[in-house]
Amino acid sequence: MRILFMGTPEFALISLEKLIEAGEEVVGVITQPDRPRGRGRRVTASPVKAFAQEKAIPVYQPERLKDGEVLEKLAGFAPDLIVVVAYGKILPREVLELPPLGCINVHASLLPRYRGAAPIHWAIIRGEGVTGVTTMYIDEGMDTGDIILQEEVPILPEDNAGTLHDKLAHAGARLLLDTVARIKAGTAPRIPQPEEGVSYAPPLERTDEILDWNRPARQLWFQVRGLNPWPGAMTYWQGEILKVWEVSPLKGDGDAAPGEIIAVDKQEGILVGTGKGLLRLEVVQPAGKRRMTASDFARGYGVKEGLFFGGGA
RNA sequence: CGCGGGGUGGAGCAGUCAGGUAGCUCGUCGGGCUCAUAACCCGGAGGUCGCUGGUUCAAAUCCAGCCCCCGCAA
Repeated sequence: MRILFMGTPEFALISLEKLIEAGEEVVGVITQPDRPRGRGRRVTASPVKAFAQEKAIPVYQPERLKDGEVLEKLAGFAPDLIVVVAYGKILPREVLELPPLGCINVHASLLPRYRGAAPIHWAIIRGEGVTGVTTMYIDEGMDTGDIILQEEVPILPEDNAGTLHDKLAHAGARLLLDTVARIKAGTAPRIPQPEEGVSYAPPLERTDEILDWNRPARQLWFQVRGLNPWPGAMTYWQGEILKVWEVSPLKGDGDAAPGEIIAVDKQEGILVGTGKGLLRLEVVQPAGKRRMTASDFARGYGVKEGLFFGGGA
């Protein structure tokens, strides 16, 4: 069965690797064009592209899909099935209709929950105890296609966006193999998504990263974990950005003002008041500096009881 | 050439603008206080001030080049 793979970041790479390992016939890889990225703006190839080139699989990086020439090129791969994993573009109808067996997608949530670009981050930020991966037939909506298979993955208290990303990437790859096998065998389920329980996971914005000290400590904890290791939660300290990497929520006496520093412990970290309970900062990072323990930060930056975090730049 | 911050005893920082005894908060070692202590008091050890070269009587500090780390942005 000729498979055309479309994907871009690390999450997609895991699935591609598994397909190759399983001996599936991946006839081509479509990925986002190389773009200047990172510090220094060097033009960088996506993880998927790098791997495909290593395996001598033809790579194609169209700027837009809805283009006659591009469609011809895609048709030239003569795919029986298109597999899309975190590709980063919406597939137009013309592409969806191309492969006889359809286009399938691996999505990092239990659809119909967390449709959209950042399901891993949002599942943690919202404090979910369980999430998962879904394979589905792609339709023209955003993550609205018929479900093929799903697998749950618990979100543990020690999980963050990084660890969960890795778990879901591997779970997704396994589910994809299973899905491909069933499609090949003609036994793949096709279950329309329920209309109830729909929620969305929009792309993260700058404002999603800022800690609002009026919120309960527990939710700030969710937020910090959901944004670690990327893009990172932040607050402000004396007008400068302070990234917040690791925190713990604590039950607290109620008379602490949101953002107020209640105590600085040279072992444990910095205790900060919130809308409900206390948040203990454990690992932080001032702009331009390496990550450090909150205690080290307090030592060098004059953090004292009674002063405040937040307030903006 | 995308914008910007930084490399100072083991850790986090100040000192650099106006060159001239390297400081602070901790840690560490020894001693003391205490029923006891991660608390407190006293004392000590520990630094090629990222690297190279230049200017100068004198460079952490001024100049040039290089290496490394990081924030924004992607």
